[in-house]
Amino acid sequence: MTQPIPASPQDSPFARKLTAFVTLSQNDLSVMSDLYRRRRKFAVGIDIIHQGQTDQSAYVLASGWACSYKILRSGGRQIVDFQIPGDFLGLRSVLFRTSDHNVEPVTPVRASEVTQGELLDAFSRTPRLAAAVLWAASRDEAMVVEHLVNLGRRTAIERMAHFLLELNARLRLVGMADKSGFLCPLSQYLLADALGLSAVHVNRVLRELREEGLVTFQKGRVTFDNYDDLVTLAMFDRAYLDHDGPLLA
Amino acid sequence: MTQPIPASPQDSPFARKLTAFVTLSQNDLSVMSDLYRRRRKFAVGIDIIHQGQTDQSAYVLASGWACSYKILRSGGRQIVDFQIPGDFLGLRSVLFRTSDHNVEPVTPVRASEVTQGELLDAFSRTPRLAAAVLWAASRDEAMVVEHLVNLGRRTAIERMAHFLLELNARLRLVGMADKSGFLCPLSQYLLADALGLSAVHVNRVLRELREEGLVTFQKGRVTFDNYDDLVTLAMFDRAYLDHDGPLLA
DNA sequence: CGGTAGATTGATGTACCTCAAAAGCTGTGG
DNA sequence: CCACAGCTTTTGAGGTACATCAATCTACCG
Repeated sequence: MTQPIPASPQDSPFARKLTAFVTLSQNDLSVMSDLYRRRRKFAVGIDIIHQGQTDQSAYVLASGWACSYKILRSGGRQIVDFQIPGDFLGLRSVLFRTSDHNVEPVTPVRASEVTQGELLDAFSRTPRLAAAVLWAASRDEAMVVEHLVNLGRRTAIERMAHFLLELNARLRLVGMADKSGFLCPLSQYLLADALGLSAVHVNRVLRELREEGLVTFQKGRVTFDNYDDLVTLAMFDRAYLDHDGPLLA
Repeated sequence: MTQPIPASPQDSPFARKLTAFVTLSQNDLSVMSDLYRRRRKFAVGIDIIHQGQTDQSAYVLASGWACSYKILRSGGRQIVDFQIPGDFLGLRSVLFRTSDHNVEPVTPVRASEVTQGELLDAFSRTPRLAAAVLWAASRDEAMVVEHLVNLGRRTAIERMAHFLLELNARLRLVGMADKSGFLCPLSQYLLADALGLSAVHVNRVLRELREEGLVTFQKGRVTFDNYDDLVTLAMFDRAYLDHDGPLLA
């Protein structure tokens, strides 16, 4: 089902995602592979990026899952987004001085560190790569907006359905899912913090989706039992994920 | 209380906002004033930008208020953000081909049209201006993230308090508010669509805030009766609005 | 084998919604 | 100047989707 992470940068999740929307030359790809040199590992429980810290590096996620979140003074937390292989971590933190959110691993993570200098250098060498990264950043923002709509105007069941469908669409881009489902390391506590629900209610919602024959999330695997009806329930419209490449390319 | 919109671009809300965080030279300011040439008016009820449309212009809001939103298939809508004088409308729509959201005026709007070409041209002439606009875009994104946290993890009262405080901070940057309050043209229906509540509940929340002696929103004016306690209630931390200017400057 | 983290289920409480209706304001035409 | 329509605000009554608290159960791990 899920593919192993390839050793060659030409077929990394990052490359796979970008080339799905912007054609990249051999030269673009080789510049990109330079960004893959300083590989670091992060264990679960150790923040990769944290709020208020200045002059951070950014990272490209090579393997594992992470999440970005904010802590409330009341103690609760809200997960803003999950990151999967091929995603940037902390792109905003490197363009600007201080980070306004935290990023932590959900599973053990391997990620390539990219400093601000390296990023700008790569951009000047291949404008197409810059355009592709800009496209990726805009897509991230579109996902945050859709997440906001999710929290503001959908019921718990619709939220969960929408979330699982979006995740599936994203994972397919990097070859880690197909129409039947995907492996998913997220606990019900993480789902709760992302969807603005309690963990108890997440459990009940998953049970209902299962009993309705729509989708099954058990033992770390999401299986779509009735994809079309799930799309209808979630009012899932993937236009926001598919927008065309940047004009600048 | 609220200042009249100045005629000179050097003291426009746009300039005022950007110069609060990035020092701009006389040359930067004059390039910027070129962006102010094609002034257009929009009446309430007529979309400025709409979802799915391609090759849009962007605008800089000169006077009036607008809001960006998404419509759900179920009929409801979620307001993502309000725009006040000095804000960009549809910056993402011009960097990329199609818009994934709508923008409509809340009051009659005057806005300056900026095409993609003009924007890129201005950027190449003054990198500092590009940096300043990038800073503004990043601040917008930070506001969307905070809005998401608001919807996911705060109660209705906290949400409303946080929203009014954020709006006050933004309006102060362009001289349209002070610590005592501001003029606010938003109906309770608009507040409801922004905060993920029903209009009825918005009304009750506003009454409670008034009766607690925290803030009064009546007859188009927001008055802070006890600013400090309101900040405490909302857990308002304005760090996400104040982050430092871009490193690129 | 005990300890810990996650999943599951039940009982109860509450924050918010929906429906309904009245009252204030604003503009429009007669 | 009044009558009326249309929006917005306000208030009440009743329903529901969610949270909270608490307990049990499982899986995993040293």
